[in-house]
Amino acid sequence: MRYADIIVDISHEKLDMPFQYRIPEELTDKVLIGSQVIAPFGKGNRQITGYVIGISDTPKIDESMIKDLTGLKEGSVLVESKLIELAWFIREKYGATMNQSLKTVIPVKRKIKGKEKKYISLKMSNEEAANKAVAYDSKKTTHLRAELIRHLMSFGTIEVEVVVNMFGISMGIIKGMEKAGDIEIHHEKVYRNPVANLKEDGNKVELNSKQKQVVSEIIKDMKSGIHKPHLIYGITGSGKTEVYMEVIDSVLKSDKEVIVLIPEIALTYQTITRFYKRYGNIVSIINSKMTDGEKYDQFERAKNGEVKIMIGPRSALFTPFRNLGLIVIDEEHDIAYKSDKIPKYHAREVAKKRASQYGADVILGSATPSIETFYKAMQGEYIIHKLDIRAGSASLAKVQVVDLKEELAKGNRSMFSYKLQEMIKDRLEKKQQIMLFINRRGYSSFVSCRKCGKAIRCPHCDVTLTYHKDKNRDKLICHYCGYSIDVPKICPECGSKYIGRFGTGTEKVEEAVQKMFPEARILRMDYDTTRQKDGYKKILEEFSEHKADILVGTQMIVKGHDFHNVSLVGILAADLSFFDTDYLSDEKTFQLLTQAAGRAGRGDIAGDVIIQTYNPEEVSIKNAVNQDYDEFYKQEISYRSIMGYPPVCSLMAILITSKEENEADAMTKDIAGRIENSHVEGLRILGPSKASISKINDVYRNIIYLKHKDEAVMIRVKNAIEKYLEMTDKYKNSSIQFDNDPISSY
DNA sequence: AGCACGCCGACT
DNA sequence: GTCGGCGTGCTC
Repeated sequence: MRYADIIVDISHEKLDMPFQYRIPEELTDKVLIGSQVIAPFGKGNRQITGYVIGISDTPKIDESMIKDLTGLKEGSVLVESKLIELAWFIREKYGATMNQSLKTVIPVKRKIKGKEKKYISLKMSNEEAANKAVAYDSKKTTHLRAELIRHLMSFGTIEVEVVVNMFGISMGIIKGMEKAGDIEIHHEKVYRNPVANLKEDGNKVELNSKQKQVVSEIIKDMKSGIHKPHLIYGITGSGKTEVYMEVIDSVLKSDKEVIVLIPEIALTYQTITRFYKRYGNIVSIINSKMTDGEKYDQFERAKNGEVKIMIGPRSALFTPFRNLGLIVIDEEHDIAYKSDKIPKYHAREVAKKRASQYGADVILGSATPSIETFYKAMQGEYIIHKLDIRAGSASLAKVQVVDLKEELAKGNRSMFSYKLQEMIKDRLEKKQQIMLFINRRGYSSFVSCRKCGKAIRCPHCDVTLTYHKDKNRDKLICHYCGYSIDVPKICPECGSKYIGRFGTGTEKVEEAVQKMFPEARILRMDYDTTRQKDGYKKILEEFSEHKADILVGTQMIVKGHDFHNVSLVGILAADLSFFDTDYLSDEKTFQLLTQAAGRAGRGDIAGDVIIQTYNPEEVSIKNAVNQDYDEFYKQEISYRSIMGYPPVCSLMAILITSKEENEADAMTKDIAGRIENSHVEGLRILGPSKASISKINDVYRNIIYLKHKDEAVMIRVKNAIEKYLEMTDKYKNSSIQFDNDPISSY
């Protein structure tokens, strides 16, 4: 006998688990993972729909409790089942429960139905209502009904949630009164078109010969049914977007839909404007700032065929199109494509899977492709297209490097080299704009004691607290758990009063610039100034309207935004460990410097970039200065081959967390031992060890890394661990998560 | 979410 | 005793 595990299509946390049903004989080969089925549920055996997420031969509960499936659900099966299959793929590859995976893939499942707002209003005149309230009050058991009527009389319409949670009137009463005809419940359902205020002008740009060539190569492959992913390796300003659009035209002509992924909100508005101007209403966007309702609206429009091009971040991948023809991933090297929540999937890999479900194509675009992508292109797994002619008027910025060691020898102890000072002065005089860029990690400021040398740390996390000025109060905040205290006057360790602030934050840079150039108008963009809802957008807008001369910021100012009046970009210290010391740190540094350099000279003015560093010979820095991607790739890939890092080797992180330190340690040891004893050929185990941040929010963190040439082998190891943990109940207070191809160290 | 079950006051 | 409102707990 075969059984199906189904997730019921009812939005309630309590029901967010698989239920097992018997598959009737006649349906055995029709019910598959991903099928939508109808099943009798609950005491009344009401027929509900469910998604099959697993099939097995053994009953998990008492056989007599298990009911038979009623049948398969007809209609809209296609779209949904593909998404469920995709959830399975993600679960398998990246390690997560099917539920976690389903939730990422079908936001609809929980979010909209749960979040869709319901309102109650009276279904009678106020006069009648008043009478009814009195009538209900006169009976001793119906005072709650009277209460609700009075609430409705004073407020008109009230959200159901408010009624239940604030007034303490249970759902049963509401349902009862609805049946009695006292009230009515209505659902909000208004589609919002997020781009409605843009105008379409249908304008097309004439492509240069190189662009035309790439377009025709891609279209030729698509038509001939070769569905290998394409990589457009195009220098900054070579017009990748026009190439995408030309290919998109051809896909739309064959009546298929398109998903365009972009890495960050910063890019959204500019990109969407270009797309909207060309395609009008069939374009839609989603972004991470949208509410679930808004996202759901857009997915619905896509399902109805109203939208043909969906632009957005990772989650746009799950747009429920019927006939997907193309997925474009712009700036494919961006690490934002890797999810930071479980399941920790990578959009590029999921996009390939999603495309294969439809026989659709994938186009990756970047000026500086990820090492992984370029490696795959070199291996022939992707088809590479070079775009090496600049389109339009943009000119390449001139990049210069300043060795801070020499600067120090010259007696300059400020954070700006003489060269940079000189150029800032020059640009201010010319009324051109400047961006100064520092990294958060190397510069975040902390408070420590001069006597005992101890830095003030978070009591809940294994990190130092970061200094912030909040409404003229000096505060220390933990960036991991939000813990915050006023800066103490004496050292909590030794009682010394010689306690002070060290390191330099964006604020410090801002102060220093202001001191040096008192007349300059300065904007600062960092964790603090972008915390409020629209802070980010506001700052960028102000800067682009030239309401400030200098923008000081962290990583976040580098992404995407083009300011036409910016002619100088200064990177204050390129090597202050931009990132954790993981195998990707060189790649990330190179990407960051290259992108930062790309911010200069986007308009008609030729731009300059100054990179200040202590290590001008560092591979990532040297090649970024020379803007030599190919050389960087060559050196980086040989390093990774020798060290056995991705993409040459597959890497998986296993993070074990627990409030109980002992249990975490025991579990880690147990798991590592089991992997060791399984003697998998070619598998290497690094660790176990404490994570580099060994505690966050009072939860202890241990880490094991696995390496193997073959990803499939590693997934098998992962599955074996998952199976073991399912059977044992030793580690009730701990949890495990897998991260396949992690992008940062733990 | 939606259904049944059981508790409890009120009415016959 | 029984009717009906109301809260609670369970659903393969």
